[in-house]
Amino acid sequence: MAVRDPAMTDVARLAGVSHQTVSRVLNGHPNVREQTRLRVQAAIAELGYRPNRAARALVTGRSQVIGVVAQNTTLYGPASLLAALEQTAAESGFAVSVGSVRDLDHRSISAVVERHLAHRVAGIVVIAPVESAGEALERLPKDVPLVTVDGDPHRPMPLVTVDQAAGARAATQHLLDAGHRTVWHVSGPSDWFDSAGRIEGWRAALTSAGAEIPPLVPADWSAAAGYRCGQMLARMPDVTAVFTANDHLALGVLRALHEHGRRVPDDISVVGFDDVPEAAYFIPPLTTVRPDFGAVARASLEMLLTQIESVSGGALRRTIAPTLVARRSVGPPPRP
Amino acid sequence: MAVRDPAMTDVARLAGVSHQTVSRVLNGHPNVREQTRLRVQAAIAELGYRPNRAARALVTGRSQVIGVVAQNTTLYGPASLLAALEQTAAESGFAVSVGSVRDLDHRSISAVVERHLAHRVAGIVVIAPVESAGEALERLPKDVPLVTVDGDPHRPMPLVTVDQAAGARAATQHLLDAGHRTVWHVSGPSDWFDSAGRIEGWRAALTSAGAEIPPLVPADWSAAAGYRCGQMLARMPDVTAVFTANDHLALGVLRALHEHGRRVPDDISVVGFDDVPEAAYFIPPLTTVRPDFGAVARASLEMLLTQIESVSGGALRRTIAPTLVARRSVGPPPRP
DNA sequence: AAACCGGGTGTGACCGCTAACAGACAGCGA
DNA sequence: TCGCTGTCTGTTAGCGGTCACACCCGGTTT
Repeated sequence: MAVRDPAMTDVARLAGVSHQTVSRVLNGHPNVREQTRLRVQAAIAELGYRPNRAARALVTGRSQVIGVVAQNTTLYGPASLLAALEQTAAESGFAVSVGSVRDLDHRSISAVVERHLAHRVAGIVVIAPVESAGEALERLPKDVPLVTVDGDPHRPMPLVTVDQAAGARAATQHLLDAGHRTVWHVSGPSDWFDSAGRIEGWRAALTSAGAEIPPLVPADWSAAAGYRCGQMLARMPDVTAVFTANDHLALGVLRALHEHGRRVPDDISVVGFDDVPEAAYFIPPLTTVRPDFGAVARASLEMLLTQIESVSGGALRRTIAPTLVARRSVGPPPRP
Repeated sequence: MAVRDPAMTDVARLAGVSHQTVSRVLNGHPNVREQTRLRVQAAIAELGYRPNRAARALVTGRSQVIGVVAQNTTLYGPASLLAALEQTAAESGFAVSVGSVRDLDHRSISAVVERHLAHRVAGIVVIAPVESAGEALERLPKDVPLVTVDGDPHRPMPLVTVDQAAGARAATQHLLDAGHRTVWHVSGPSDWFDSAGRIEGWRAALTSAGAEIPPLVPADWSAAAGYRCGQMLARMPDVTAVFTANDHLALGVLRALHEHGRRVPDDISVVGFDDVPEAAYFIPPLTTVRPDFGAVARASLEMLLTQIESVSGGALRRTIAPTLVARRSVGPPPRP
């Protein structure tokens, strides 16, 4: 029943010009007389004409869509990144199509990438925080613009990443500066590059301060794991400073410490990573490291767009420095 | 330099059939000889052929993409919903294109919807939790399948929504059952339907229990607001039970109570809403109401697909009941 | 005066696919 | 034997844009 949407020829007929002229007006082509342009624009408005992106994508071979591959988009980090990407892309006239994967293995990633390629997306952003994702990407067709975020620093692909090591160094140093003799680290899953970078930064800070390096406390990203690790740490009287790989872990640690009667920051200091909006309302307010997701999104898109627009590549790597946010969960170590 | 992607005709030539037969194989059309089908599939595999969705979208007039309009996708609720939608859509062979808006006013929403329409999306899901969103939707072209989520219950549009009132009733009743004489409520922003529904449920539960209705404590969705409200509530000795409109508010309230030396649940009981993953690790673990985002996503998509596939509409309204998750933040009122 | 230029516009082909129709060929009842 | 079915396949015409090109025309240049 619905009448066919107006097409370019309809606009052209109404304006008394050819469809090509309409196209020129639409694309801001210079050689159109002002008067003609106005006539065409009036016709467009009158008909409520809306250019068909599918047709455009067909003839140009590329749509104005950017495909994103992500996992676990309910976590604060990925969700923020996704939102920032969408925002930034929209400003450049691109739409964003998300493809979530349950696991970051070769099969899942390829499947989603295939889906994006079938839509002839202009470019793809892969949030690839684990090893297995990297492998999947190497086998991909090489003619589609691609940027990885939080991916493998040792792989020769365009990469934008938060400087995890720098953030971790800052966190650890902050604790050392407060007077602690050493700092324990509750880390994220071992196969994530984020984890690896944070561990590396933590070790580096301790090493360069000549501090003893305590054993790593491995966990995942959840508050539940933080709670378990916290229960252990709470029983160790010589632990006075803990740096957790993210804020959720810190939350779990805080609760465990609280239940064991160890006060924060009087007995133990805690620093997190991510600066989730709630971190300021933990008990006590959490000192943490804030990555700039907006900057990551902007850098990714910029890299993608240079790839899309030209053959010559710009920078292949961009690192975004995070900042430390000091709150009340850090204090000097207890006097013995 | 990149060689043109193989098209249907290339596959056809290699398989020694017409492009139309290739199309038939791709679309699972019945009348194709088994042997031919195999030949075509072999050719597809050999060339690495990938059907061009843009071309398909052009000729059919609809792409296999669903447009989503959302605001503030970094919040836990919207992010979960988005992820669930993506997941569900993928299972039906649809991609999801997100369009975030900063504000849910007429202009912003229309702009994003226009963008989706230009792409000829098959349908649109609008997460429209505030009044101003509803107005924008009424002026939209009526021939595009549309579903609103968490929208205005009084507007005659296809709507899927969490049963906010039921959740709030359950939370309030749970506190009353624990022996509290009445329950205070820290509410979300007044222009959100979610807030309104939760307030309504809270009032209803108190009314039907014959309990006194304390003044509403208005806030927004943030932990910061929860903290401010909590500081006030902590100073009122007769407050023994608080129901907050979401878990972040609860977090803020918990901290304020803690700082004022009021123990939870011994002195005051608290119930939240959303069941964010961290709620189990608040101090103390938070009793809360869990909406089923997966169910919301499934219902939305189902409604959208029936609209897409046929003219006759199915149900115009679906309400998803949330469940109460009991944890340690609720106990009996203190003995006077 | 002929040749040249460049701004403004129209013409036709084509992008890769689907829909509608047409044809070939086998089986089968009349 | 002649239709008449039904299965399988090919042919053709678009969908709504962009691109390459041709055209017209007034103003310079040679």
